[in-house]
Amino acid sequence: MENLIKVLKNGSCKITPQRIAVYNALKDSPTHPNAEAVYNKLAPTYPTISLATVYKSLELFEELGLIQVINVGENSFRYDFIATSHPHLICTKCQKVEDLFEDSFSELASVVEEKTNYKISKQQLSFYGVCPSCSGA
Amino acid sequence: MENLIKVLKNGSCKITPQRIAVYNALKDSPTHPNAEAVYNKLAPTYPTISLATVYKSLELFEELGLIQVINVGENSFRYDFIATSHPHLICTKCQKVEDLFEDSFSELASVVEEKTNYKISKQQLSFYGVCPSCSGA
DNA sequence: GTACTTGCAAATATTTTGCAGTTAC
DNA sequence: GTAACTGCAAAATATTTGCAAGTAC
Repeated sequence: MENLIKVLKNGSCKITPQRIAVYNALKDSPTHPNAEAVYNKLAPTYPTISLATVYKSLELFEELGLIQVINVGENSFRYDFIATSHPHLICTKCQKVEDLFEDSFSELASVVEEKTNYKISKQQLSFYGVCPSCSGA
Repeated sequence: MENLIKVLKNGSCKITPQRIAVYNALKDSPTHPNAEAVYNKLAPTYPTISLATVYKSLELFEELGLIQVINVGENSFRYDFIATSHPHLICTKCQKVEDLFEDSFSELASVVEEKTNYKISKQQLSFYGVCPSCSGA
């Protein structure tokens, strides 16, 4: 059974075509779209879907732990399909947002906990710079 | 000579009471206020100052490298007086945003550069959790 | 005096909300 | 059948912009 279906059932949430569509749109988008981009991607296939529904679905998915909301300093939020917390790379020229997989960063939270007595539940690491293709051009 | 004055002169920008006020408001706020909070703080003393001016001043200060814009996932930006990039701690209960000074994090950028071929110019690290006073209560 | 800056108001952008109608179960 | 969900429109919130009046130099 698909992960989304399982998690929705678990949370006593209805399985609707809209939610499946939003979920798949995110899954197929390596670009970490914002809500409007998701909406635009779906609009041709689902002419009656509304932006509000996209927002509501994304909010639900975050509560269920299916996706991660990231904010890289634009004035809109981006949504990331991968639920595990990982750093992001933002190109300051072409604005693309990439994932960064670097194991050594996962231990940062415990360093912070030790130092501050906070109970850390989530972290967001963003690195801003110029990507190889932009710096090459 | 005060730092603000020096930097403004350097950038051929006028030294105005409003800019000085915004700068000092930030300097005196360990809470990393957002634009509206800065405005509210100034309003009693400067009844005619406008929110637009606060925004314009903050934008200018960022361009001049005097302050840092941070975004911890709210839908407003916060502004940080300290220009050097450092991690932030956000309490998910009381919403306060603290600075974290931890030297070992400064080398992260070079790790990322090596791994990705990005030329990193800025980083934002945010750790979310429950602060000691909230978890104690 | 002039170029920069301010402050107002309007515009823009993003996200949230209320509610009537619809749908999954 | 009922509670949950959708879609529309309006509201709320945050930020930007245009421009006339004001101010630093």
